[in-house]
Amino acid sequence: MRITRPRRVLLDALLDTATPRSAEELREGIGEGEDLVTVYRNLDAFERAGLVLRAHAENGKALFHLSPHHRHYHLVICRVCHEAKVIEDCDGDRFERLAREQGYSDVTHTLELHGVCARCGQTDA
Amino acid sequence: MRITRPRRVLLDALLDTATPRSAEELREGIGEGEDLVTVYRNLDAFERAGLVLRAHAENGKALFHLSPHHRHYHLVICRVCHEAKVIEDCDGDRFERLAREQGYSDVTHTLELHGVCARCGQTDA
DNA sequence: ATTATTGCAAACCCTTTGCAACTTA
DNA sequence: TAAGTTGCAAAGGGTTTGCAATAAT
Repeated sequence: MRITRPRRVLLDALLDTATPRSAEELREGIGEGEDLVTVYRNLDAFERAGLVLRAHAENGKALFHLSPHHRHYHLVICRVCHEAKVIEDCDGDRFERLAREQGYSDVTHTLELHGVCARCGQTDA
Repeated sequence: MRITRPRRVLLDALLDTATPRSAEELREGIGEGEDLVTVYRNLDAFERAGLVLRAHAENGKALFHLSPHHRHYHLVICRVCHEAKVIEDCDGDRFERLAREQGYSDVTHTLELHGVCARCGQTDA
């Protein structure tokens, strides 16, 4: 995988934010000059390389963030603004075991918590 | 909420399948004559009424299924065919509590397990 | 009769693809 | 120089919206 400027700045954007971001948000973080298509393609490449994980907000948009050490992660996603935060602390692979017992292979899990974040709770609810 | 034929057959389709389905799949289960737009609108209506829950496959498509008694549920979604199954058995609301501690309100959780189902594992991997 | 709901067409948005120009190694 | 990458334009696929016709209350 070649190291190019678009990839460097995308990686910077991913490192800059602690929370999962949409492709659009990442491009904005980079500077408006960047091509969204390239962002998508490089996010794909990063995902294939195991560098980046992808999740989905309730509105269907994809959210990207750097892969943690493990293969699973947990998100809290706000119903209103669709901002996502990573939650640490997982009780293990009980569910993955369950899925394997049902015949699934190569199992990972994503726990997504949905709620209204503090900021949106004030203005909206 | 009025009881109409499109709603009755949609509800039948939802009752017919134990596993979450896309809008398209639900329409197929109903019979080709049905309008996909109406299916979407009624799934929205059902969701607002608390009758239906929506999840997302890794490909971004929305999956719909009748709401279980509780407000949370767990899915195993196949990476290859994107079929989803509901997994019973939840260890409680530990994560929801965590999210609340971080300032989120109205919190629910969705645990999505991703893997390759038995059927796809044979042909694909 | 009134109001929600339908169905069709067209718009929308996010994401992907094609291809020639361009960099990186 | 050869291969991967970019950027633009355009297509794609799922979902939503507008509006007149229709069916439920």
